[in-house]
Amino acid sequence: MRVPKETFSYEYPHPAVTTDVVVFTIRDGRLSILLVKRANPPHQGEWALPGGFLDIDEDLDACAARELAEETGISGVYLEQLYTFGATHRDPRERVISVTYYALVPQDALAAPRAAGDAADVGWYAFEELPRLAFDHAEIVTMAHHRLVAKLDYSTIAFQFMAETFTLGELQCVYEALLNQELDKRNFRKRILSLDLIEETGKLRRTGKHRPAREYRAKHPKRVEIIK
Amino acid sequence: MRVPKETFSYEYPHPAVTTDVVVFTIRDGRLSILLVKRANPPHQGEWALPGGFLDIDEDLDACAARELAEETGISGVYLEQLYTFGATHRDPRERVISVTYYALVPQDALAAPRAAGDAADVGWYAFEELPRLAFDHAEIVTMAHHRLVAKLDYSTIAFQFMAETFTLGELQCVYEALLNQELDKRNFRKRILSLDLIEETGKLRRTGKHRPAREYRAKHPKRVEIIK
DNA sequence: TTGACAAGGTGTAGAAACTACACTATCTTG
DNA sequence: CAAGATAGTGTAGTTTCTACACCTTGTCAA
Repeated sequence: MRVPKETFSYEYPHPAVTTDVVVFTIRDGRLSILLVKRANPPHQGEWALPGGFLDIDEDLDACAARELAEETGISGVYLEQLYTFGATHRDPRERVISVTYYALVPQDALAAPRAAGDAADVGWYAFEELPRLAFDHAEIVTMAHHRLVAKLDYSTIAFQFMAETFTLGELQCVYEALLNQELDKRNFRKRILSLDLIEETGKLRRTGKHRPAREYRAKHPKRVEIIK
Repeated sequence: MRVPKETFSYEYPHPAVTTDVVVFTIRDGRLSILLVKRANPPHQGEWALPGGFLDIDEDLDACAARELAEETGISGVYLEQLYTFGATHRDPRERVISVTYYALVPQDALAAPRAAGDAADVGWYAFEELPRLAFDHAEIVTMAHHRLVAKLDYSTIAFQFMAETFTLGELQCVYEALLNQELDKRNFRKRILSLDLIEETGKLRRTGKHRPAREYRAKHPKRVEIIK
């Protein structure tokens, strides 16, 4: 089916605007990123960040959320604008400005993402083992990682990786995966509890052949607060 | 002189992209912002941030620097991307995505900015006494201020407000203007000197009817480092 | 049933960083 | 040469950070 192409004309040249999203999660104790395999040119068949063109009557945040849902099935997660990339030849088709975001998915959420839309395939990759990425997406991932690690220090962003309830051991594993270093258990627990951000559910979480752990929940699970 | 209008056509609608810049300085001990009076509609005659449309073959950073120079005559200053604003009706003309920046001008630089280009007038306004601003520029200013204050804490950004040489008293005034609170002189000097970021020039700075102050310079004046 | 294993849970002492605080020094001006 | 103004300096108390080891409570297999 071929219809005559409608066109949109402007007195001055306009760039295209896209959003791209760096989706982080913790899988098996390792920081991981969601990539999609591009179904169409350019860079067809290469791995890239989920993302796509802004609709003309759509807010930027909504575009990022929509593209993420369309290409991977993920929705309802923490999403924050990262940086805007606009080097003149970052896309071979036309001038493209990419407003980038990062998203945080709870640890081991049953995130079996499904490929759809512009994505031929979807997969989680450990941050340390990323494949070659299309466009300037490697640069975007690097910046997102810097931002995430920086925010660990002065905000409650780590809780966005946690399920509704969690144990202090799980929380410590998330910090360790993000910082890529081991932490002292006693000091970690002292610090977290002193922030007064989590409360016991009263239940115990039993996993594996060892003592069960106390279960906690965040007092304000959706809110990311600045601390200190 | 009127020539037939050339037009640029696309298969899908494209937004316009602009950059806008929040220019900070310290004037008379007060944090101040540079505003331009709009020469043309929309919001003609209202105060707004310097900025304008992205050229199609121009990097985002270059656009911000160019618009700043064209409208105010300021160049060679620290410039950092802030955030991208793209609410659907933030500009009445068409869909406009604004990639915003903030700039820091050295304290009392002979910045008698000159209006030109799209600006009918230019003026410094104390941050506490801003006039009503066009578009969503008040929101942009608020975010820039938050970012600036946050960065004071964990970076060497304050030195961007200093002239090539300065005294510890002047530096303390800058911190006090930004934080909007007085600081203890002895603790301030101890902290700054322990960072090992400045060195004495060996000269004395004599101003007013009192003991002259030692003159310092930043070891890396152009670099903004993350500390702690 | 009991012993091996695995993670959960807890306190303290020393070091480092932060805070509050007051007086003398050196220049200019009248 | 006295008055006024900012420059320049140290210490003690408090708080925060860091390093560090052992007992608890469950599962599982012999």
